[in-house]
Amino acid sequence: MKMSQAVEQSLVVLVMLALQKDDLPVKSYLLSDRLEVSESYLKKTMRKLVVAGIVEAIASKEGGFKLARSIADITLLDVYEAIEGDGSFIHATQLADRIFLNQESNKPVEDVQEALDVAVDDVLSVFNDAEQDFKQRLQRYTIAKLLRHVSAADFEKIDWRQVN
Amino acid sequence: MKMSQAVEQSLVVLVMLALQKDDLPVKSYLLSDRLEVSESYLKKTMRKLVVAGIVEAIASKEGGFKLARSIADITLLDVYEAIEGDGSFIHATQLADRIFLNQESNKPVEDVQEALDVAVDDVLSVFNDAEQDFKQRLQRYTIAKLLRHVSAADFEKIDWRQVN
DNA sequence: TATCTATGGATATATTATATACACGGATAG
DNA sequence: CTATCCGTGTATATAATATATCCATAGATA
Repeated sequence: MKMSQAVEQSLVVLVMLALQKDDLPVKSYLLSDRLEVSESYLKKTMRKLVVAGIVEAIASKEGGFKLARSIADITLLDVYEAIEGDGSFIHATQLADRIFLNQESNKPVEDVQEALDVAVDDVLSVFNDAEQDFKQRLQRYTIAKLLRHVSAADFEKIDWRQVN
Repeated sequence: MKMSQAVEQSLVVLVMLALQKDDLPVKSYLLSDRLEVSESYLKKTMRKLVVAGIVEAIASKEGGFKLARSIADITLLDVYEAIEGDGSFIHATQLADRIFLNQESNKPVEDVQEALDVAVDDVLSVFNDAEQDFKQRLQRYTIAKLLRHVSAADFEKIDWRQVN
C-alpha cells in the first residue's frame, strides 16, 4: 500500500507557492523545471489541487498557479485527499459470503454464518477506524505549521519567475 | 492508496482454518474452490502467511494449511504486514532538495533552505506517525476477537475437507 | 486582438497486482 | 520403501493503475 509520489510533489509545490513574492502566479514549466519532473504530469497534478480549491489557476499570459487560500487553512489531509481521492483503503467485496455458499452438507452452521456476518462488519469497521486515525493525524498539520521555521522576513522574498 | 485484496482473502482463509474441525490441514484447492478465487494466487498469498509464521504448510498427501498459532495471537496487523510488507506508505525522495538547486541568483535564502530541511523532516514524521496510528489500531484486533460471536460449541464442527 | 497560459483528450510507457502453468522437492500413507 | 499428492519456486501472461507525452482548444489579459 503506497502513496502516490504526486502527494509529495504537491506539498513541495505548495511550499514554493507559499514563499512566492507578492503571491504572484508561477507558471507550470518554472515549477517542473526546478523540480526536474515532467511538466505534463505536474500540470495534471496541479489540476487536482485546483479542483480541490487549494490553488488557483490563471490561464493567461503572465498566468500560472497561486495559492487559493491561506497556508493556515491547508492541511496535509487536504492535499492527500486532493490527490488520492476520498475513497477507502479497503473496498468490501463479498468474499466472506462465499464461505458457506453452495454447500450441500454441513447444514448445522447457520448460527456460525450469522456470527461471521458480524465478523465481516467488524473487520470493515476496524480498517475504517484505522484509516480515520491515519487521516485525522494528517488533518492536524497545516502547510503553515510546516513552514513555522521560516522567519517572517524570509517570506515574500523569493520570486521563482526570475530566471536563475 | 488501496490495500491488496489478498489481505481480505487472507483474513477469510484464517477464519476458515480457525473453524476447521480438529485443526486438520486444509488443501489449497478446497479453499480456492469455495472462495471462487485463483488457486495459484491463493497459494502465493498463503506462502506469505507461512513465512510470517501465521499458518503452517504441510506438503504431503493429506497435507494442506493449518494455523501455526492461536487465533488470540494473530492480529489484523500481523495479517496486513504479512501481505503488504512492513514498508512505509511514503518513501522519501529528495524532491524538496531541488527547490534551491542550480540557482544562480536568489542567494539570500540560505536560512530558508535550512527551514525547509526541517519541514521535510516534519512531513515525513507526520506521515510516519499517521501510519503508526493506522497500524496500532490494527494491532488491537485479533482473529479471536473477530470470532467472539461464534459459540464455543460451533468451533470444531466444520470439516472443509468433506465434499459438499 | 494577439499572445501565452491552463485544460482536456488521446495515447504511450512503467510498475504493480492478479492470474496461470509446470517442474521440482518433500512428507507421509500404505 | 515407494507411490502419491501436496506446497514451493520459477517463469510467464494479463489487468489495472501510475506516470509521462503530445496536441488541439478554450480562456484571460496585456
